[in-house]
Amino acid sequence: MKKTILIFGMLALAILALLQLSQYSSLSGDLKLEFVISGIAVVFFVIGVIIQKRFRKEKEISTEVDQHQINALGLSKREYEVLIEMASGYSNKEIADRLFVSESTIKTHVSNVLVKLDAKRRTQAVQKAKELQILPF
Amino acid sequence: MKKTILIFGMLALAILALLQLSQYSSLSGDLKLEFVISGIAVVFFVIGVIIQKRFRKEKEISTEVDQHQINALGLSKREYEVLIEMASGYSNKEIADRLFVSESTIKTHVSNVLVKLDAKRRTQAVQKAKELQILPF
DNA sequence: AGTCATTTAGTACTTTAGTATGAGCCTGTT
DNA sequence: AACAGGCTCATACTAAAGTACTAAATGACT
Repeated sequence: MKKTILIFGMLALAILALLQLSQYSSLSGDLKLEFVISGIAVVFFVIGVIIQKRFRKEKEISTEVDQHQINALGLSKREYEVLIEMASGYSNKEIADRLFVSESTIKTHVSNVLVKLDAKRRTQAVQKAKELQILPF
Repeated sequence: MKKTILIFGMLALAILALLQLSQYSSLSGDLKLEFVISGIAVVFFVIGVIIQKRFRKEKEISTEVDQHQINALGLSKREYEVLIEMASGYSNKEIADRLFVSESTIKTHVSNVLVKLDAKRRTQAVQKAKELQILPF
């Protein structure tokens, strides 16, 4: 969240600069006043857009994979890999071929995943995994 | 998208009003200038936020369920209901109980769904359904 | 060196899932 | 009335999926 602090700092500077500018313009002719106001409007419009984007990104980050949660569940690297393949809709045999191991091995991994995710079926495991945000989209 | 047009119309009015206000303030004393500028800054900041939110919502709409696609696949109401239950991780028996029909019926629906989604397993059907955006999250 | 977790693999078994087919019942359409 | 589409249910079968063990090889950690 260091970026957020930096951006708010920049905003503070921008606001101060604008206030200075407004005082300078009041000293000079009134002809430039509309330009100054327009500039301020544009700048603050852009600031509004940027801040809203920032909020949006922070929300989207929470939709990404949560490595912390994977560890909390006690899922091993291999078990997690199998979980991803499960979520993609592959059968045990297909996963076995894709990961270059036997189907027996995949069955063992799947069983372990089901226990650790407290699921009775692979479909339920996938659903729970997505709720726990340990799987993308 | 009528709302978008309305909002842009409101914005145009707001901008005009501000320009009038700036001209009025230039006639009156310079003491109020900072307040006017601050007001303009706030207003345009809010406008920026609102417009960004609007863009954001339009993008999120595309993440919602696509009824059009469901019809294109030829999925019936009941088949779609079964697909949703599948995606939730329920077994055929559980779906049967939840929808108050027999397991045989669910098997028939599931088979039809698999054919229409061109999937070999229910997990693959769920995955494809999500890619086609006919299922939420 | 010994312990622990992980990964691999197997056998034997039970349970779901999925296919194929036929059939009865409604409902809206022609 | 006849027909098509959708929903229901059943039987009989094959194919996956999942359970419950056992067990060996590996690597990390103490």
